[in-house]
Amino acid sequence: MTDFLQGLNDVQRQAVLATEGPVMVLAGAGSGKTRVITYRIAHLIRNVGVSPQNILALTFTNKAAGEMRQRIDGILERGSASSLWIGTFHSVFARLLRSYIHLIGYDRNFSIFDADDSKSLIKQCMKELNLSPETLPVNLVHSAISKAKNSFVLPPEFHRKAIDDQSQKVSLVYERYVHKLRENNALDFDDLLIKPIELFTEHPAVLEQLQGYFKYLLIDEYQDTNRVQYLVAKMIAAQHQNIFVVGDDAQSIYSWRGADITNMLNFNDDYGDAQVFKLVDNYRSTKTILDAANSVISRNTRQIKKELVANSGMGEPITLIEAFNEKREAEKVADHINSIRLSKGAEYRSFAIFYRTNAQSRVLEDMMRQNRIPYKIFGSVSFYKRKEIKDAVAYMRLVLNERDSESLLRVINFPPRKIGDVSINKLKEFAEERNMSLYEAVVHANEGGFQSRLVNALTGFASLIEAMRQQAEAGTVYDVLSMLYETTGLLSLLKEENTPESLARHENLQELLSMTRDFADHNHDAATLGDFLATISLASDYDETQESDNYVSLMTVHAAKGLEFPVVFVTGMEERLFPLNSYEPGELEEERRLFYVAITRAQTKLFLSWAQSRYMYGQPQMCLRSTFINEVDPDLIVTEGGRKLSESPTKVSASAMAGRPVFGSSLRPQPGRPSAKVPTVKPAGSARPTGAAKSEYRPGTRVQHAIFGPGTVLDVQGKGPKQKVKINFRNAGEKTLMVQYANLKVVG
DNA sequence: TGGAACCCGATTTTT
DNA sequence: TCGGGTTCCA
Ligand SMILES: Nc1ncnc2c1ncn2[C@@H]1O[C@H](COP(=O)(O)OP(=O)(O)OP(=O)(O)O)[C@@H](O)[C@H]1O
Repeated sequence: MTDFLQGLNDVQRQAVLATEGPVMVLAGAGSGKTRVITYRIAHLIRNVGVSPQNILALTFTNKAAGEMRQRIDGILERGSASSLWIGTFHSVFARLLRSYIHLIGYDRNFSIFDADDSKSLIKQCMKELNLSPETLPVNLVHSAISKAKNSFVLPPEFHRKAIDDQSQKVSLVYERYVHKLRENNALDFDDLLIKPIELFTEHPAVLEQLQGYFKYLLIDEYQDTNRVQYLVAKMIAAQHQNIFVVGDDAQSIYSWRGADITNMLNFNDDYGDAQVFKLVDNYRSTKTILDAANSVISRNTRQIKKELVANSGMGEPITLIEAFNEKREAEKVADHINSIRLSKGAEYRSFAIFYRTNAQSRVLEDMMRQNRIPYKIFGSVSFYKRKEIKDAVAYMRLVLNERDSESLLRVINFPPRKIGDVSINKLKEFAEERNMSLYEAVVHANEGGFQSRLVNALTGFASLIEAMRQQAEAGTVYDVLSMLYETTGLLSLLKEENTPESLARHENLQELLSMTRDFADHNHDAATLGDFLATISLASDYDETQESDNYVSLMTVHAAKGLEFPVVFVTGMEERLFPLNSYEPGELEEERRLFYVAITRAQTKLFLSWAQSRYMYGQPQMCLRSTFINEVDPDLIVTEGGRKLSESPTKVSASAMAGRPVFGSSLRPQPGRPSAKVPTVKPAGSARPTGAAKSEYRPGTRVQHAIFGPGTVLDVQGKGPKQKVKINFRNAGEKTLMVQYANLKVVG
């Protein structure tokens, strides 16, 4: 047996060596599950003699896939992992579908619609069905449809099960949406998983072929697979049963996306005589961190009890940071980073800052910049979601897939070609009449009886697309994009505008261009336009890591899953933020699992921080410390002063506060239930007061604010629910607040 | 047609 | 507070 297996403990090694038949590794955080998968693949190749292309490994993110490939390369010779199939469910099946999708009536150059594209298509469907987004929010429809798809509930079944009025409406949209996707020759994210099932069902020969090809199937983070993923995996493994899954039910944090722990719980029933291995040694964190994690997760009722034992000593205590507001919180985080760097010589890359919602990143980001701490935000506004990038990509999508009307509509008047709504509607009518796609209608514009001005604009557009198409056939992706930039003058337009925003866009477009270069360099055999588009459709900001760069990582807790950092800050530990407003006990348990994930990312030092007040929707809100902090053994926590929490004067916990009046604060404005202290707000509308408002505020009025303290009104703007007051606070300076939310108390 | 002025709702979390 | 969407006007 080869020596790399030395890097495993006994149970891990057994799991690696059990190469045949169904195997599940069920174990807590940091117990080396991912290592087992990695080594098992290396073992299959090196010792069992399996050819890399016969192994399919599915991960949760592209980043995890990249890292796994790298590590396997590290164990074996360089390049031996290159023909392995490693990727997310989505990227692997997108690639496979390109070879087979013609069998189920799509063109191989199908477009992949991201969430924004899907929503815009849904909006269109709703418009056609006369459903107003006010009564039925697009986001809700989108998530309902996506949830259905992820549970493999297709429109007919959805329709049958739709009882209440709302789901019946959703059902109508769903049906039309699916239809339109097909018209666009497009798949949305969920289709990338559903279409393989359709394909396998309708063409069993294809399934058989793939079953013979993917002789070994391995799945990481199995606890977060959804029903469709489960079904696809089952189909592929049906013959040989060589399915190997690893996961931790305590880290299931994607149930809102259809992830279903029962996939894990039923593994034994689904695959007869499956072997199950449990790893108990944690190699990542200090005992302190692990004890904290264990005490938190033990509060969940729905869980498989698992042992998890530290392999190192207690280490440093957990530090609780309490701050006046979120700015101060961020400042303190920055201070701690600098002081640890100086005292311990830690690199920036050793630090990670986590938060529950993306909105929290802004303040942290500002503070990092102010303190000249290099940082990188993962997620937030993805590069690929930027308008200019989406526009450029839409052009390329249309070039590849002329039925992609979604993309056509996006760029037909960008840059402006004087083709406005009116013209577009005419074009749509014409297309409908002739039963053509929008692009075909554009090509045949001269037969549409349009004004010659419009015909010219449309033909000009068509010839650009046609020229790009020829370029795509003859040249590289780089050539196609260059042609777009040159013909439309996109870059020079932005340069001329010469605002900071336009220059940033200019830079982004340049960046996209250099990405096409890199892409050609890295994928010699598969560098067509289609390959490029498929890759970037499924890529996200979360994927990039450059080991060489040295920066502090900022990300949501969700994005942190699977990662580890020596020093971790979990910020925003406040009631209603983390845990985020949860109404059902099940949701609270998922929040708790999320907290468990956050804690267990830390190797040597953990900070938990919270702020007494925080701006939300531009208004300061009082915050209470998260109950989650009370779920950690107070002996493990010290305050910034170094005092043990268990010995500190008892903090009033959020639960003890519940029901008790807190001065001047409802945590957030409660719609339709104004707190008694809020100055009564007159309903907007016909009875709007005119003339000098009978406001309780006048310049000079002395007021008290829950957070900013005492102050004097300087100015009153507007009236009614939108009334704002400018106040000079004794300690906090000048602020303009909305009366409705400010919870001001008039004093004196 | 396109820009500017306004209004309103949003914050979960991501492939 | 911010950004998307709508409305209104040149
Ligand atoms: N047998 C071992 N000996 C030494 N270190 C190990 C061993 N197994 C794993 N590790 C180390 O422990 C850390 C956690 O391993 P890994 O990421 O594989 O755990 P995991 O179970 O996938 O964690 P999580 O579920 O939290 O993502 C890694 O730094 C890894 O290198």
